[in-house]
Amino acid sequence: MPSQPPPAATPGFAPPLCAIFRRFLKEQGLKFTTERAVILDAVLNRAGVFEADELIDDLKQSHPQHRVSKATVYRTLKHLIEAGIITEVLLDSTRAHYQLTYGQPDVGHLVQADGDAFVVTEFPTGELNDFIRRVCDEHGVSAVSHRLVIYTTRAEDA
Amino acid sequence: MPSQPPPAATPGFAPPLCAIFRRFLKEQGLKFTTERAVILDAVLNRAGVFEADELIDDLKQSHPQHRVSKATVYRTLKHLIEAGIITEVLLDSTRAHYQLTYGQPDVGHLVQADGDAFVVTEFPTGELNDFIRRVCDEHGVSAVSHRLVIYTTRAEDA
DNA sequence: ATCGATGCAAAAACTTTGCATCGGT
DNA sequence: ACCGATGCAAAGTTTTTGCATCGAT
Repeated sequence: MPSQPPPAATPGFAPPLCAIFRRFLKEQGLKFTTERAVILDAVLNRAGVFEADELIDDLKQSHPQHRVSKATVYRTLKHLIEAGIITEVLLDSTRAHYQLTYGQPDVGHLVQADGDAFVVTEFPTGELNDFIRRVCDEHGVSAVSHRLVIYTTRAEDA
Repeated sequence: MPSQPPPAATPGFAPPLCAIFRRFLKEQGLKFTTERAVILDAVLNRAGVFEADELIDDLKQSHPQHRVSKATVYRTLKHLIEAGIITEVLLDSTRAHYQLTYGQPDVGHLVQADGDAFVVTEFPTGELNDFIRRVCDEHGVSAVSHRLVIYTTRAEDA
């Protein structure tokens, strides 16, 4: 649940997320540490959906000089969500998945189970905005975010 | 991930789910035990989304004569999902939620966080079927199921 | 009588937390 | 110098599993 709504998309151009994160942290009286910089960097180098464990592995590889603990990764992921930079994506109930969403267009996820892993494909959900707005209006609420996940099989298996 | 697609909706009339579950179990070479009957009964008496723990509590109240272990509840929930009777609903990453979906029209979930609990309201998503079919066609897959969750705040808080 | 199902308690997987120390500001 | 952040390991949650026994077919 992000505290600030993510701003409009800026396609084809990476916004200065590091500066955005710094500003967020300052506003909250929190510090911009080396660990947080390194974690944000790893997040930005991830395409699509990722898990905490994958990020931790990435950090071991990309920043071997600076070991970051698991606890710090989890703590920082929470701040990144609060800052509106990443979003939790719920694909299954056994672990959390995350995705960079700041400045990105809304996407849904097509999921194909592949043993215990997933093949996840994104698709745009901009067309759904009217529908979502209508549903929220009918219930007297405003949408903060939404998630559409479609579980699939290859067409021939159905 | 249900192994059989749920059949068409039968509004206003409860289908003989017990018989359906028995048939499913027999087909799989599994047994219809007292515990499974009691658990299905508790599921049918639950409106909307529920958690495993809530079901376990319900069982203590409604069937005090027949204690059912936590392990059996989890094992049976899996079978009910396989049978296409209930579906996992993913609202947050800390625990699984379930819902009776056999013979029910497709619904999405409007979620309002309320501390560590959720207020969940359902809404019909029949209108989305064309969109979903189109997305799947473009990717050469068929939809097995889908979930739309809208996270909200009261309109005035936005 | 067979073979799956149950209960219990232990294990597993993921995430959070307490505490002493480190390091931004 | 202050006060938040980190790392570690321990604790917490939810869900799963091993094993001896029970019970449906």
